[in-house]
Amino acid sequence: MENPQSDIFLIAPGVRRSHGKSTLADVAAQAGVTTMTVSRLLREPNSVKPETAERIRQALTATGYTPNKQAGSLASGRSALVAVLIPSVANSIFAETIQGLAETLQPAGLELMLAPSGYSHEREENQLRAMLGWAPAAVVVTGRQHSAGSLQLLRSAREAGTPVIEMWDNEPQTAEFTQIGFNHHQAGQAMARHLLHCGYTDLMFLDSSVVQDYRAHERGLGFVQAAEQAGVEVRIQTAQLGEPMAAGRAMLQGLLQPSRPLAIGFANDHLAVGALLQACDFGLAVPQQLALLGFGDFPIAGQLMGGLSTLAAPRHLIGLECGRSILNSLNIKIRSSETSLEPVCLEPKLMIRHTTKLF
Amino acid sequence: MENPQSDIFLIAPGVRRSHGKSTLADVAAQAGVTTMTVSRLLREPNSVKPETAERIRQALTATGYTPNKQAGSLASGRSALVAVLIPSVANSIFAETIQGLAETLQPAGLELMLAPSGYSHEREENQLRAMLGWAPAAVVVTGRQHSAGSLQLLRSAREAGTPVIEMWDNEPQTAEFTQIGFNHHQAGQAMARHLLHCGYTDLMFLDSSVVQDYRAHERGLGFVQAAEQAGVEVRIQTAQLGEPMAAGRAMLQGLLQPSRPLAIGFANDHLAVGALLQACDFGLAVPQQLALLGFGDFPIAGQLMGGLSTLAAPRHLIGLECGRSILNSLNIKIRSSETSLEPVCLEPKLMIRHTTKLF
DNA sequence: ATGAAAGCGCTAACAT
DNA sequence: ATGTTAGCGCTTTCAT
Repeated sequence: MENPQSDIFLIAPGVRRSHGKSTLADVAAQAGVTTMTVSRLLREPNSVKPETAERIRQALTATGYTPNKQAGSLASGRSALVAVLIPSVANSIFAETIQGLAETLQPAGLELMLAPSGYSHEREENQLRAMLGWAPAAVVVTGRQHSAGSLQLLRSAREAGTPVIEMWDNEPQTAEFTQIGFNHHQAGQAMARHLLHCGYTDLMFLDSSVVQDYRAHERGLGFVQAAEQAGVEVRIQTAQLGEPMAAGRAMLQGLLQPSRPLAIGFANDHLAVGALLQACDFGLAVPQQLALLGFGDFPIAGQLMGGLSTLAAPRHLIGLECGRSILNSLNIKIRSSETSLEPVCLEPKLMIRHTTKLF
Repeated sequence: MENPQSDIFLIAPGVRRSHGKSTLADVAAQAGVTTMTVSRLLREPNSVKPETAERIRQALTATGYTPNKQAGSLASGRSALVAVLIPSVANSIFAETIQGLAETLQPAGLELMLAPSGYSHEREENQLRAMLGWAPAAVVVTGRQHSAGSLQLLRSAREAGTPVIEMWDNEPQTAEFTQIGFNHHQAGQAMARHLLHCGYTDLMFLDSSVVQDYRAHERGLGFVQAAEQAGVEVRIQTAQLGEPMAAGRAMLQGLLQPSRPLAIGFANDHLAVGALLQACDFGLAVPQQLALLGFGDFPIAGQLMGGLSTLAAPRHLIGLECGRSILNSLNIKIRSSETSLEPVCLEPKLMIRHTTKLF
């Protein structure tokens, strides 16, 4: 594109090699102004005289200038990065949340820095530490359970004025940060209550095999609690490791033929789909003999043989809300120095389809 | 949250507010060394005397030091960021690729910067421009079709020594950058050939509704071409907008009852699953009357009523390979036992299950 | 094995 | 509306 310059006398001791990219100084020189004027044009276009602006714009395109964000952030102490920590990208639940986040943040010029923690607290802490080194404009973590170290990092980030959001969970009593999500214990209760309301008297919950997925476990506990309170027989079982649909199938294969109608709640729709498919293969009467209630409302749930009943989690909405909350916090900080810590609660919705029915 | 500072005598002309975080200088002062020694310890621990190292380590934890990466990158001209551009995070295809990338890059200390382009060339260019401002250590884009501006950005990045990878595609003849993927035209051909080999003489391809998903379209073209070469009747149809499974169902609903067996290839497994479910509802004989061949090998494919035949795309492997290629370019050694740089086969594999059969 | 000096590219604060 | 100056926190280069 452009050769920097070759004036020998410019090379002095202590000089560093530049990577050949054009800088603000290059643009300024070419436009006959100082770097400050160019910098201003880039950030507050109205504060520059139209004629000067025009000259600078030409120089900008002529040099093919790309702002160096490291330098900008270092100087301003701000960055347009949002750090997002999720257990797994490959999980459809979180994928849509990220999509929602991206949709909200990108138009505002904020960039996404993503780190999967693999459901491990230790990795979360490491990732968090690394990301905080970039002085992000905001931090989003998944869930409310963190290692002591992570907690400390999050606290000091918040104290430094960085919005911190815990998403996919909600427990207002102990909330230390903004929470955008819902209560999983209550979600589990709601699942059990629906099955009870349908009239089933033998309940079961198939929990996720991911040991660290405490949100799934909490749903299971809520499920069991609600069933016990109703005086109904209930048990909980953990899915086998591996692909969830296969695990759902396997669970049903291992089940004894029940003498009376059985209703199963699942940690997620994939497990439920597996079980449903196996039930069909077995020729079990769904929902008369066997009721199935998933969690998540993945696309497949609405399509499968009459529809899988499920508790719909607002996976996309959570992302959107996180984004909105971040934009809000950042704006508020600029205008009034007031920070809102209002917890947002996004309740899951029961989708009653074919696999659970009043009868 | 926190009042900047109030020590009057610390305020000197030209002074900037520091965000209260401890810096290298703080650590150095506390350990009684200069910043350089601390900096060295952090990067090449062996070049520091053990006793000094110990003192510094204590100061490090005492101050709760977190390196400022902006400053580090600015000074060194390097960064540990990998910029990744994908059409959509919510698409299961790319989600697993990202997961693979993360798995490979994280242990090497590289961080992921993610931007969804929404299948738009314009957004891709904007995102690319923004990300390049962070001087990433490597750039990964999806596919080989880019706007002229993007192409220019990618070229200059590569010229500046930044590895550039195009993933999910492969066309060696015109390849300008490292490509990690497979040829979609050939994939489409392979799909048609399998159906022809099974004996079907009436073929159809259901293309993706996403206009900019040229990879899907290329598979469609390959499919049609292979069928025509075999002198077999073939047509191509575009799925309706919206949820893919619903679109797959809708397609089948709109189809006239065929007089002879029909074989359909799909742009992806979700479309195929929708069609398969609808076929069951219609009571069509699968695969005798209707053959279905998906693309992707999503988890559901293996579970659904005897299994959906599909062309398995190495979605996770592509991510892993991209990561490996980046580490390799950057001369980062992996501690993994296999040091083999042998070429890995990224060709999609035919999974013959129930929905296509020799008969 | 450690230090001193310079500067990466940009912006805040203070001129004018 | 534009310029001047200093400095963000770190690493390079060269010196000891």
